[in-house]
Amino acid sequence: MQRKTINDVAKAAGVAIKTVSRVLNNEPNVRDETRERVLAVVKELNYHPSQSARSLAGNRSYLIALVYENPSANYVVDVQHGAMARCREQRFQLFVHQCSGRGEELAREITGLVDQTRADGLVVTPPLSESAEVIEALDRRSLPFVRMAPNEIRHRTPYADMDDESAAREMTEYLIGLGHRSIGFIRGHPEHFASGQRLKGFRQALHKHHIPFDPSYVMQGLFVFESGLEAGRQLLALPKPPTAIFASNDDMAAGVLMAAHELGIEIPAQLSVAGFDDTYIARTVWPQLTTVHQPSYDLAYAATDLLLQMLNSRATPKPVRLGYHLVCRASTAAPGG
Amino acid sequence: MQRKTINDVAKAAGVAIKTVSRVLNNEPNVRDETRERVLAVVKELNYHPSQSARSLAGNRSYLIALVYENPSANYVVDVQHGAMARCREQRFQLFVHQCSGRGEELAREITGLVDQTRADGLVVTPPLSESAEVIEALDRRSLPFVRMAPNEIRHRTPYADMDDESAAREMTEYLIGLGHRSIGFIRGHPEHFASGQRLKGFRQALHKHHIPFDPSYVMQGLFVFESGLEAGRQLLALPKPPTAIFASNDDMAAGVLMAAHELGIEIPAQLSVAGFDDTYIARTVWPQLTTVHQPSYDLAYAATDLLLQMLNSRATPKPVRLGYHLVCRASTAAPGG
DNA sequence: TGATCTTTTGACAGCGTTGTCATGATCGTG
DNA sequence: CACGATCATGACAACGCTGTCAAAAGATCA
Repeated sequence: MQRKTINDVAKAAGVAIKTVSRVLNNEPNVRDETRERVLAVVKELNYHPSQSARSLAGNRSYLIALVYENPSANYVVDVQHGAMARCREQRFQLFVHQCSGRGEELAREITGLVDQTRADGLVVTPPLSESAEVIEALDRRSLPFVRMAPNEIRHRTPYADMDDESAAREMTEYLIGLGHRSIGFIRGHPEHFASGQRLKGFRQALHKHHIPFDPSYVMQGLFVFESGLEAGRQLLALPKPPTAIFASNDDMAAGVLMAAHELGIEIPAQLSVAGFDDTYIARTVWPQLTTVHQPSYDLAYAATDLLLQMLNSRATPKPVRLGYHLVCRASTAAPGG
Repeated sequence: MQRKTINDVAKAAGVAIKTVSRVLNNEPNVRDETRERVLAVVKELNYHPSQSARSLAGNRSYLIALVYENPSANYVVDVQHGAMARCREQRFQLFVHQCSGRGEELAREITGLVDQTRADGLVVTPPLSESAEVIEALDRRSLPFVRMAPNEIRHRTPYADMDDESAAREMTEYLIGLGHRSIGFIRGHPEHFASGQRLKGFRQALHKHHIPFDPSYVMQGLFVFESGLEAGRQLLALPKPPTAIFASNDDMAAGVLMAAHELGIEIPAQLSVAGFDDTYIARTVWPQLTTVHQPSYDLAYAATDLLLQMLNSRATPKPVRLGYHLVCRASTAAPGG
């Protein structure tokens, strides 16, 4: 059984191949009756257009690349699925690529990827979305791209993000509301813009409630488990350790949990721990983490949607900001419980 | 700057486009001198062949689809990266797809995917690799595919796997070696062939050491965290609970850990817990899990390699079996410690 | 040296779409 | 009712490669 082509469909429907092409691409100027007839034949023959021929003739690949570097598998998979879902709806394909380089090398890695795949556009996740080199390289090629998450680089391209600052503020206020006054904070990777935002929100909440900001309660982490473990150990080794620790993401919060367990510190009775992201890990550690739910899937879906809009209309759509919410689980309680 | 085509290269090198094509595809019958000249021009012009044109003319897509259903993000990402690595080496592209259907519907989902993407072949992961419907559908289309992990379906296609049975036996013997005599076991998803293999290994070890097999110590799980939590609760609620629990994967073992924590049972002093897979979760729970290291990345790499061999030579390569090893961490100890 | 075989190279026709442009059908208007 | 404007459709040439087959260049042998 030979694979069906547009010719088979055209013949069966009694129209020219161009008309079939019009119907398939939702182009105007096709009579409803004709459109339906063609669609019926397409279905009957189980016809699927050849991606290669489409790309070759149309001079576009119908391919979008999702680039990431993020080590958190749970986050990555959520993002992948969100982007894929949107692509599938538009008959685009998603190509995922984990980057490894840095700086100039990273920029070359990404342009090389685009050269090879001929991707029509990119969805760029943090921290790649914050690399000046990457943005510049993409710009030079005038490659359409969207960024996920906020960014300090001003750029005309749209992005999809959430309000990390206010989310961190809310979480901190929640801890304060429980009665905590000495709260430790673990910063995220310094190259992630979100790290600064989250710290900012944390400080705002302290300020609002007239709690002095103590720099010795702030540790530098790298968004990975081990860094949270290390930071947790240090915070808990302080002469007067905090009664609560807010880590900038769940992986690091899990590290803090482990540090506490090592020391026989009971959670949440003796120490409250909060995370950020609400990934899978938040539910698999003990006790389950209080955290901020970040809508990774939806952010990726929205970002991909923005990119597709750009590709289809050459216009620049408005950025999208999505909501978050606190998820209160078992790792937080009033101090000295 | 217009994109370079094969014509530009041919002109610059003073040869016919067909010769350039030969060089790029490593075809024989090109003089070394000519080959090098072409290669030099390719590099100089930074020429990358158009995937679409290649596919269209050559009637193959240079695209491999990786299909999975597995909910464990950590496993999935490892597998993705392994498959990608091999693809990249061969200038193939990897397209990842998470399946959602079941039975006949699943088979239709996959064939539809192939219809749309024109993938040259598939890497099929469990439990999809064990679905008779899927295998049959793929066969009917005579689509090249490889399976990851063992399988009870006899089929001429190759696969890459590890010896789950003997790994489970080793882990059980390790627990027995620590002094455990009443060991609970949590089965994996009934549709995964590996579940049966792991149970088999467990029973073999008991038998070898003359420990009677007690069915009430075996719980049915589904390879997900929640099922491990539930099974753990049940095992620990037994009148005479086991002193060790061997869960068929890490996610379920993490669930057991949580069940124990809920009950205030100390690990490993009062209960030993072992997992299987050695995914990220094994290192983020407390205490860190003793588990079997499954080489997911390498298995995916090997499976993809097998597929590429099939695609390039139309021959059927031999299956590949990779090694595993026990990773002893903090969740296991002698009983009644 | 010429005949024959092998290696190297090239000309050209597709592959299955979309873009361009021409043509015929239909519509609205004075 | 005639006439231009708009809509619907089709013919045909790309798009950038690979496959096929023929021609040219070398190699081998009597």
